[in-house]
Order: sequence, then C-alpha cells, then structure tokens
Amino acid sequence: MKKDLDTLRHSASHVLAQAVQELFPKVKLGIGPSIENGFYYDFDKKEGFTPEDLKSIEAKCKELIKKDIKIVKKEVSRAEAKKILKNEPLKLELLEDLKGEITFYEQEKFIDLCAGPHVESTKEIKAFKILSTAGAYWKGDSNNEMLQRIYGTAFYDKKEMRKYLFMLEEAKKRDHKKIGEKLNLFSFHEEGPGFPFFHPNGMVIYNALTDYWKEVHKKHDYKEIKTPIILNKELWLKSGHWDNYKENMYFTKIDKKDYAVKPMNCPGGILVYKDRLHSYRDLPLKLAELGLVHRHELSGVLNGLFRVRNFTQDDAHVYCTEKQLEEEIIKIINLADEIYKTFGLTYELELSTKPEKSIGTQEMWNSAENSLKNALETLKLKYQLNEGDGAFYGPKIDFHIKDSIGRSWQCGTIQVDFSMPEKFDLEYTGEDNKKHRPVMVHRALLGSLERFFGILIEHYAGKFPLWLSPVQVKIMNVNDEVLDYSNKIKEELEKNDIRVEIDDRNESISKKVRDAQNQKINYMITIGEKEVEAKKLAIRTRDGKIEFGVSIDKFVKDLKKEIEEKK
RNA sequence: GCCUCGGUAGCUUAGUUGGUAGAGCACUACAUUGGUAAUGUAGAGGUCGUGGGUUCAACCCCCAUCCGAGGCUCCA
Repeated sequence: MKKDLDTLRHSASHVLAQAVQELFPKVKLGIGPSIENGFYYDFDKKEGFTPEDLKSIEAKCKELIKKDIKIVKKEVSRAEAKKILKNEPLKLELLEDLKGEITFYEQEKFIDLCAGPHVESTKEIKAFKILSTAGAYWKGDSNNEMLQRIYGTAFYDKKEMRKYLFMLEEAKKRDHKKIGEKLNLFSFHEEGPGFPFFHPNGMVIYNALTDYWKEVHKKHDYKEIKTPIILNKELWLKSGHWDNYKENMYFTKIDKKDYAVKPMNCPGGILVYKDRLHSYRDLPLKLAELGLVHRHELSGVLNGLFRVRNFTQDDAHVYCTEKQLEEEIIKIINLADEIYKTFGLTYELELSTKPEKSIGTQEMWNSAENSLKNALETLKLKYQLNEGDGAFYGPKIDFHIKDSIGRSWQCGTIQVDFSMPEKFDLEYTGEDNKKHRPVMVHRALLGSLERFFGILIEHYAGKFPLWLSPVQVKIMNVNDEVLDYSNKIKEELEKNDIRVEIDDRNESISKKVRDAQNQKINYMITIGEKEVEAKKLAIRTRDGKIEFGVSIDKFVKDLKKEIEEKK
C-alpha cells in the first residue's frame, strides 16, 4: 500500500521533535508540518542549533527510525490535554484555538498535540535527511518571538531522496547569481545594496528583451510613454501611496519641498492621461511604460535579481469603458500568452476577487469580476479562484510562471482599478456629450525586467537562445597564419549584425573550445588551413556537434533565421 | 528588520593549542604554431570585509559595523 508523502513527512517531523527533545530537554515545541518537498519543526530555543547539533540530531533521528517505534493516536479531553501540555506553552496556545475533538500522537515518551494522520511506525521512513535551519516567527508574525526552525525531508524510498537531492544540486548550478557572474552579466556592490549593475553582456540581453517587448507592444496597439522618477509629495498624497506605502518609499527634497522617488508608475501615467481631454473615440487608450521604480525592501529579503530595490516594470495602463473591459482583458491575456510562449514558459492563472476591505460599489465589483471571469472562460482557460484576495481597489488576474526548478513566480498581473480614476477625477466625453469615468486596468506581463532576466537565466541555465545571447559566435584560429582570414570572417559576420568575437590568443584549439563552451556561446567557428583553402567554415555548436565545409553565406542565412524565429 | 551561517588575490579556496599568508583558474611576459573541453616556463597580484579592543605579537580571541547565503515576513 502506497501512502502519501505528506503523512510520512509529518511523522518524520515528529521523529525530529522527539530527537530534539531527547537531546535538548529544555527546548519547547512550536509546530511541525509537512511542506512541499519535506517538513519542518519549530523549536523555542534561545541559541540556534549549530551544525554539530544538527549532525547529532540527524543521527538521533536515524536511531529512532530504526527502533521501529509505533506511533499511536490518543483522543483526550480538554482537561487531560492541558495536563499533558503543562510544560509546552506554545502548544497550550494552540489548544486554546482548537475546536472539536482533541487528539495526540504518542511515540515512546514523546507526545504531541496533532490532528494526524501518521504512519504506523517510524520504520516506514526509509530515507531521512536534515537540510537546514532558519529563524521563523511564531505564527508567522514578526511581532512574535522568533523560533528556531529545522528543515528536513523524508521519502519512502532512498532512490527517491537521492533524486531529490540531485535536483537541489542542479538547482544550485542554475543559480542566476552564479551564472550572472560567470557570464559577466551583472553585479552587486556594497555601495548600493539591492541595486543591480548591468555589465555589457547583461545589457545585450536586457536590450534584446526590451526591444522585443517594445516591438510586440507596438504590434498590439500600445503607445509608449516615459514619466519622471521623482514627483512631489502632493501627487503621492493624492494617490494614497504617501499614506499606505510610505515604509517602502525613498524621499528627497527639491527647493525645500518634499518629493518621493516613485515606487509605482501609475500616478505619473495618469498625469499624461489628464493632460488632454479624451473622447470615447480615443478609448481604449493603452499607455505603456518601461518604468524604473524604487522600493525600499528589507535587507534580509534581497535576493540577486529576484528581489532588488530598483527595477523596471513593464507597466501599461489601459483606459477603457466598462463595456470594453472584457475584450481588453482578453487582448491582454493573449498578449501575455504570446510573450511567455516566446520563452517556452508555461503558466497558471489565478483570479482574485473582492476583499473585505475595499472601495467602490458592489455593482462595480460584480461587473469587473464578471469581465475577468468571462474573459478567462471565453478563452477556455483553467484558473484558480482566490476569493477575497484581490486588491482593495479592484479584482485581478495573476500569471504564475514555472521556472526550470519548478518554482512558481508571479510575473504577470492584470488589475482592474476603480480607485485611481476616482481619486484623480479621470474623464472622457461620451457619445451623449456628457462626462464619464473610464475604467483603468493596470497590467505588467514580465513583472520586472530584472527579475524576469533572473528567471530566464535559470530557465535556460545560462544557455540563451541565439536572439538573446550576448556573444552569438566565437571565431577561433588554429594558428597565426590564418589570422587574416579569421578577421575577414569576423567582419563579414559583423556586417550582418551578428554578435561575434574572435579568440586569437596564443592557446590551443582545445583550450579555446573549452573557454567558449564555458561561456555557453552558441556557435564556435574553427579556422585552420583547410578552411582558408576551401573558403569554408568548420562550425561547432555548444552541444558538441561539428560540421565541416559550411559556406559563409549559408551560415549567415541560418543564423538570421534562428534569430528571427527566436528559438 | 529578525534568526542561523559565512566574508582570505578578479574567481574558487587551504591555513589550530595566536608567531604578520599558500594553491588552482584568470591576468602579463617568453617559448611553443597547434584541428574541437585545460601546451609549458616564469612573473605580477593580498593593509585576510571595515573600525575598535585584548596581547610582546591577531586571518585566528572579544566588541561593533558593513556585505552576502538560507529562512521568517513582504513582494514585481
């Protein structure tokens, strides 16, 4: 009988807790659930666990597993439960919130308040490993004390665990921070924590991304705008950011007056809309902006390009009538689909509806939610419904894309907004020659260019498709005799807008190939006497395929096709 | 911001009862002119994250601080 991993891992967390309490009797228990790829247990302990502690804990766990300890369920009264937990203050707190029947699971002297289920015996845990420690707030609230969390994983089968650990190793190899350094794409410096520096190679990719983005948006009838990074206090007061988002904003003074660095693009974009009178004939009006925003994120959350303090959002605001809303949503979803497909990324959709705290009438919400829902249904798309998870100003659709390691990232978002048009008194003149209020849709598809770049690095493991590659072709001369011809080939490729470099170092071909290979360059051209004589090329792909006697014209033609197709 | 761990050359790193640093890659020079993942030799490169303290003496011990990793929380 194959039981599910959640049950096994939950039991593994109990084994961990038993081991910790046997080794550290003073330690109090928090909670210990199973999670996606393993489990954790939170412990109330003043000092953290040292690496040595973890080793002895793991050894203890393995010992307990071998002992074949039966895990027994016990139903008890509330009074009994209190007695059992008299030395476990955190568990008592949990008991307070508990309704209905109270169950414990017992294994030897260890007993834990727990709803279950569990495996019958510790022996069923065939593979067990402690992975890491971390601090974690009690009940996830930063006002509470911090507990020591131990993460681990467990499997029914040793092979399965080996596979999982191998995957973790692979994930580490794809780490965009490491690849970014190796391929000389970007860097971070103490002089500006959380502010990325893009290097020439990184800029090639960044520019290829933005060029593509601009091209595809133009095709979909967006107009591009650019708004200032610094705007005055009054604007941010009006938009509500000054009151609601202050913690994350940077401020400055100009001529003794208060200004803020923009954390979002919308207020600036709205000023562009308001600068002219609009007719219903102008709608839908789609204003796009690759907008550089700054947000002060806590130092502990910064994480390479995934989480930075300044980034460029691929923002756009669609101003339209309520009637046009559904069709506009459909168009945005189609655009998102086109873009994600270009990168070979899959995605899942979530629809979030009216939260408890919200503005706007119920009618508006119903109409907006229906527009989003109808759009999804018209396109026959599967989605997850998150009731009450929308923004206070309107419902939204989120795109969660899957990266190479299976992690899910929220990239695209489509948000309907009733608030801003109201706050900024946006208008258009209708067919009836009366003023009407437009609906505003905020949308970003890549999310942030920086983070999307990071995701792409890991998605491709640094092996970028030709159209994104910083160096598309590396020319390698066998000896100095053929250097002139090699340079001619380089010029020829440059004439055709191919990003090409020549490796004319005094090194062996093997060495040059190895280096180019490590730089993950798409095509390597070796030039020796044979090539000079025949006026042909020897081409090696980064997958190790070699083709001799290729004409330059054919090579250029193939490259151009590959770039054009973005494969 | 909080918890745990870390920071030695551009990169990867060795360095224990405290006696002022060693390697590989990369870089430079010279030799070598070679055919698809590392040719050889030599050279240069370090105020051991930063600032204090203890000590005759600190990469090492103590304090503070900055930065990074993994989490918590947050989020594009």
